[in-house]
Amino acid sequence: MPRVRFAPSPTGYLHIGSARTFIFNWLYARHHRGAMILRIDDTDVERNTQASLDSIFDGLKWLDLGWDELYHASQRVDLHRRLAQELLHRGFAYRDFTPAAAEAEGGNSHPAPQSEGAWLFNPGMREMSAQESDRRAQAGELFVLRFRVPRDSRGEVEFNDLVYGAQSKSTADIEDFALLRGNDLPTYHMASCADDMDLRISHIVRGQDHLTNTFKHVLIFEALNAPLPEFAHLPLLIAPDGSKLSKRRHGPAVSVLTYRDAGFLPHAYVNFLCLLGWSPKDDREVLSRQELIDAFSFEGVNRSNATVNFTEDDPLDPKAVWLNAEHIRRLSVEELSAGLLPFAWAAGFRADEASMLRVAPLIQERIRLLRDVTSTADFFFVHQLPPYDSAELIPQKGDVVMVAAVLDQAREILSNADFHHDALEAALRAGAQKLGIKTGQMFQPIRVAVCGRKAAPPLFQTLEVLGRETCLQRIGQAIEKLPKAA
RNA sequence: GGCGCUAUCGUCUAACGGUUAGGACGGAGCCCUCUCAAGGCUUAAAUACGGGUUCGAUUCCCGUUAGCGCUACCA
Repeated sequence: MPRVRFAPSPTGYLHIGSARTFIFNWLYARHHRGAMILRIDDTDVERNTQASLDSIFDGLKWLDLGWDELYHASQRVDLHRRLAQELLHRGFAYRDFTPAAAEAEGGNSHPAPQSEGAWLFNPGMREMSAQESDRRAQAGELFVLRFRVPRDSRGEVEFNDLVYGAQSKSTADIEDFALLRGNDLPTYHMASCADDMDLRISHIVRGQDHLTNTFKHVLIFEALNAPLPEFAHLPLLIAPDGSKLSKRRHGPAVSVLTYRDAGFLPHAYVNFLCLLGWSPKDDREVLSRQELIDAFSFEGVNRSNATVNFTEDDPLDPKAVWLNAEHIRRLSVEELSAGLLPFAWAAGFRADEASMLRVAPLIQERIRLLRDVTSTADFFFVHQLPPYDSAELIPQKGDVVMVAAVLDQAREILSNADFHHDALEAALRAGAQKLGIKTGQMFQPIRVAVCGRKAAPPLFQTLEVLGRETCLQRIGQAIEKLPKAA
């Protein structure tokens, strides 16, 4: 039974790429009836923030996928140190007493290219005798523990990636990376490998940015005689300009919570993320959670980066919005209504379950985001219609006189009609005929009078839901608004 | 700079040597229609470039170019 993990570091909000990594892990676990492990990789004490941790949990909870086990790397430091010591004692690591490099001046994050292979390691440290190393450590001198990459005894480090295939890299191109820092805390490489071993992770599924790190991890696993897990690296998600997604440059488009707050259905969002870098290969696009679980495999994962298609004006990918609309249409009225209510309340609408249950079917195929309820169904919930231009009341090839006649006629009909769809339709169509005008000319003034705009759900259902009293009141107001015919 | 990964319509992708290079989003147009949607139909739009291998390359190999990643006592 596979055991997979998602291991975010709480140094930023949960972003869209992380969410997708979580989802692919989860899908793999559920497909194979394995375990999904959430591990907070909070080994960088300096940069962890509570806000970030909250954002990660908020986002994951919203995705509504769940996990089976939860760990915090920061609470497992003893394990990390123990395995680091084991590497030291068995000669796979050595102490490097070189003082921490001062931060590069001018904020240049990439150090100037070094000559020869000097960047690989510091010979004086790597070759230091155990006696001297122990003595200096005893004396309290600070050091970082580095992995001693076996450049003499082996040429290539190899592993198979479930997505990218056979991978290999020369040990001559791998530097002696750090395991323990000067403050005795583990680095990511040490902590991550130690935890993956200890938690018996069978498949490491993560972003492609870790592909080259994996060679280092293979070295650690082998040195510790731990069975090597399977690896599957995922193509990265990038911005439309081809750059890496970043909060600073791309703003809300990269945050999962943006989609939640816009009124995405969690499973629609999950569906969308799955389609970024993965395909069921049979042209299906709208997939339920179970269909995703059934269809998922690493065979379907792509190798090239995928662009999240947002713009400065609109942080939401159009295809994501379309998918959300598709999923909204597949909801039962009860489900849709329950999803809509919080957005209606947030907008200040006096909506309750009963009223929303009647409105939901009218807007179900007219909204793409749950928040659209505020712009498409407002007139069902407000007492007073917001002001509208009375010119809107005038239909094609019509004039104020016609509108006045229509509204008078409508008022009379609605005063007496049975307030149900079929009866309303029959009565209003008859009214149009009586006035000798087209149905469109009859319906538009009424629609605008009761809805406050031309674009609205079908008229007869709308009238029915609104009820006689409200309809008559609004038609009365429209008549008041009407400019007096010259 | 070194090393690694990648390259099909604007975007997401299918085609694991032989297709008129398929689907979807978005765009355009038409139909349906009480408006708006939804739905139906039509349409524009792609194999980065150059060499090989092969009877035949989107597909395999090499090179070029471009993009991304790693190159931290970040993860």
